[in-house]
Formats: sequence, structure tokens, C-alpha cells
Amino acid sequence: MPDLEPRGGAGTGHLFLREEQIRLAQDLMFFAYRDFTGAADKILDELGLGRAHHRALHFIGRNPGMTVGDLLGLLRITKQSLARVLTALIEQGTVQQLPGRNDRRQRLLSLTPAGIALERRLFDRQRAVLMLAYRDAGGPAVEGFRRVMRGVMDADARAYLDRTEPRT
Amino acid sequence: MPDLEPRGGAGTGHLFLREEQIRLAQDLMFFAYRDFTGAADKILDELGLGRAHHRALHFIGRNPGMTVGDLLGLLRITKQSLARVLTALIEQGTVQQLPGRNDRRQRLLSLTPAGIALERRLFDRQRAVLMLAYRDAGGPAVEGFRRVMRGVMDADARAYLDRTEPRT
DNA sequence: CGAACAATGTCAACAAGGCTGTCCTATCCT
DNA sequence: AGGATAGGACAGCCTTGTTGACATTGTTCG
Repeated sequence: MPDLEPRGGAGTGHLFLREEQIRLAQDLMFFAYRDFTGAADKILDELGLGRAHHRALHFIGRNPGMTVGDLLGLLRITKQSLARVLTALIEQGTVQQLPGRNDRRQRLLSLTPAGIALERRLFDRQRAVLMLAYRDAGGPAVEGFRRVMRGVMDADARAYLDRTEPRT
Repeated sequence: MPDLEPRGGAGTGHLFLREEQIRLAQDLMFFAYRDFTGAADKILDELGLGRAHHRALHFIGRNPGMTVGDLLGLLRITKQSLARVLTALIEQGTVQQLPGRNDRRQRLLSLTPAGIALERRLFDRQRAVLMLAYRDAGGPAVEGFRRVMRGVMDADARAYLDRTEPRT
């Protein structure tokens, strides 16, 4: 165990507490992300899909009509990585592309009815996990959760949320 | 269920607000995890390591003397996946194995001084990100964050935290 | 109009990090 | 002695990320 120095003083005794807090946060991020994303795995496996497909379905469902470029920017992966995933989803009939009206080079992405249904099944699994956590933690905790997570994200991601979320 | 709608307008359905909250949480998980783990990438890249190595360093650093089996159980990956990572770290001189005292079949894992130094560099990057988020969100928010994240994790992970964390 | 640029797609090849399954050794325990 | 356990090792596979080069179509601007 490393040094523990609870010297009181202006503002702390908190050097140790802070470090421990951060290390705890590392653990929390790892486990919570693992189990949250894992909640949908069973359904994905049955369909031969992976988490990459789920992420695409999620963002397309949330931003119908978005361009491929927008999606690339959100996921921060390369065109080729996305192409594989997108091709699979389109062939499977869960995602569709429509030419842009203003700019016909664009292929605007949206979920088909089948895609909406699938995304909802996946969503429901994650919702079940989160509802329990929210219920146990309580409303104020949820707001705190939201604030901290927002703060961890980079500025672009925060801007995206501000653009997308209906008033938070 | 507790009141999850901080600003429910008259006539807005709870159903919608709840759903929106969950979808927001999906976004938060994705972006926050991406940027939190990404904070250490630059250092890892320079050393030819990946996030898998970072995770191993983190858990070994936090639980010196742990067995290989313990680590496998925490990471929930297979022996072979871990072996690749562990071999690299041992060859690199950041992790060492010592035979168990009671059970000499075990190889107890710990960080070498070089490993401690490396882990600290990685930790500092993530700390920088998190400190800003904590500062902006405030103390009560941090507590809420902790509670929600704990609730999302599965029971085993919570039990691990209870065993490991000093007191929260 | 034509050139430059932009949005997207595609091909080939590669790497990281998961996975499976099998087999081996050393050690422990009954 | 014999079975169970901790760990290592080999072989091979899959997903999902990467790079780089190039093609197609559509837009924009001089």
C-alpha cells in the first residue's frame, strides 16, 4: 500500500482520497462499460453481429438521415471499418441509404422497420440494466452521473450531445 | 421508481423521458469510455502496448500478489488472450511473477519498479481528465456517478469492489 | 464549361486482441 | 498413488480496428 498521508489542511487530506477516487473511477469505468455493453451481446450473437454493429444501429437510430461522414466522425473509426459494418447491416435489411436531397453525393442513413425493431430489442436489454441502477441510485445520483460522464468526454462529444439531446 | 424526470413538462409522458434518459446514458457510456481510456493511448503507442496491457497493469498494480487466475476472473478473458499480454509485460520488465508461498503452483503477479512507474504515467493521464470532470461536476455529482456506475456493474464486480476498496 | 474539390465506396493487406481446443507440467491434496 | 488444480504453450480462427491507393459521382467556383 502506498503512502497514506491524511494531513489536514486547506482543502484536503485529500491527496490520498483523490488518488483513490481516481483509481476507483478506473475500476468503475471498466466494469460498468463491460457489463452495460455486454447486456446486448446475447441478441447480437444470435444474429451474427458484434458490438460495432450495435453502435452503428444506435447512432443511426438516434440520428436518422445522418450522413456517412457524420457517423464516421462520431464513431471515430476509419471508412473501411465502418464500411464492413454498414454493408452487413444493409444486406441484412436493418439499415437503408437514401440519396441526399440537397447534395446527391450523400447517402443518408436510416433504420428500416426491421432495424428499428432490432435496435429496440438491444435497447431494452441495456435499459433493464440501467433502470435497476437508476432505481437503486436515485434521481439526484443520476444527474450526478450525467454530469461527470459529460465532463469526461471531449469537447466534440459534448457539442454533439448539445446538438442532439432535447434540452438537458 | 424514483422521479427520473427532472424537468417533466405538463403532459409529457414519463415513458418518453425515461427512454430518452436511457438513450442519453448509452451516448454517455460510449463517449466517456472512449475518451477516458483514450487518454493514455499516446503513451501506450510509444511503447508498443495496447489497452489490454494497460488493463493488466492497472489491476496488477492495484492487487499486487494476485494470482493469474484472479486476473483472468477480473478481466473475463481467456487464458490465451491474457498470456499474450502478460508475456509481453514480463519480457518488457514491467510485471514480475513470484511463486506462491503456500501453493507453489501459483505465480503471483506484481509490478516491478519500472511497471509502477509506467502505470503511474498512464494513471496521470486519466487522472487529468477525471479531475477536470470532477471539478466541474462537484462532489455530490461524483458520489452520484459512483452509485450509478456501481449499479450498472454485475454482482461479481460489485463484490470485488467491496473487497478491494478501502471505504467509500 | 472545365477544373478542383468533396462524399462515398472499394480493394488489398495488416495488426491487436478476443476466441476455441488440446495437451503438458508442476504441484497439491486425499 | 491418483485425481484435481494452477499455469503455460501451441495452433488456428474471427472481429474490428488500421493504412494506402484508387474509382465514382456530384458540387462548386473561376
